Amino acid sequence: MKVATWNVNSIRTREQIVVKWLKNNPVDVLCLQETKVINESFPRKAFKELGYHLYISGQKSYNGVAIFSTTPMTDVTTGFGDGENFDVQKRVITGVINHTRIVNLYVPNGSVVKSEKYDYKLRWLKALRKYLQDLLETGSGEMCVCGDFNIALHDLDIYKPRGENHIMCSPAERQALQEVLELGLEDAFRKFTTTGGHFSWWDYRAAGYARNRGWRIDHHYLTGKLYEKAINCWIDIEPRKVTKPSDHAPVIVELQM
DNA sequence: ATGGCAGGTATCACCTGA
Repeated sequence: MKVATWNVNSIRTREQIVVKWLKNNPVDVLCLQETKVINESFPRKAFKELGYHLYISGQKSYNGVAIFSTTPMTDVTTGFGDGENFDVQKRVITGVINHTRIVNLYVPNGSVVKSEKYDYKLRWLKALRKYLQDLLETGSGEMCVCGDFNIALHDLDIYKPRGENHIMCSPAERQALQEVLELGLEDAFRKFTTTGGHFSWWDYRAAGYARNRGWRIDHHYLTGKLYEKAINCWIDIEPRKVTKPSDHAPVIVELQM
């Protein structure tokens, strides 16, 4: 089973790029972030014609997540179901396929360290930990938590190390994500690749991609038995090279089920 | 140290992203 994650930065703008990619790279599950469209306006047709079942949680202008799967998913829910109003922003969707729970996340960006949005990001990550803990306690199978985490956990994941006041690599962000992973989740990509220079996002500005000034911030985190079943994990940079690309590239994990 | 590029909404400028 192949599970891909891709922040597409508007599914309406990127529809044809995603269709072409799926035709050339058939995956069993595709998790999308930043769809930026309400459910009623989501471009469903072409993806259904490719045989995918669509599960969508969108909002106007910002955020928005979706899961495409070749076979129907069960137990599909959206949001944390929390009390602090996190679910106004559509950043979480989950469902079960092949006895595996897929959790698709769009972690808040955080804007600037110590800003209001940064505090929101840290609170959101605490809520995520509770949400995943509950899912792990009530569920019976393995879990793949993937998406755009907006965090590079190690300096190796950045084209060059940045200061601790830089968003996406500040100590508090890394610590908050580390506490989530302590639930028993492992980075699928690092099972196969231990070197630096592998990125999933490049800034549109200042020719980020052309100069390979990238960050690895899109991840698959797997529970133990599923991690053992991972036989490959890679970033496909081809769709980052086309005209009007997303600023993120898709990341794919292959699981021997 | 700074700013740069892109998408969406509703302009004809502003917010957000990372």
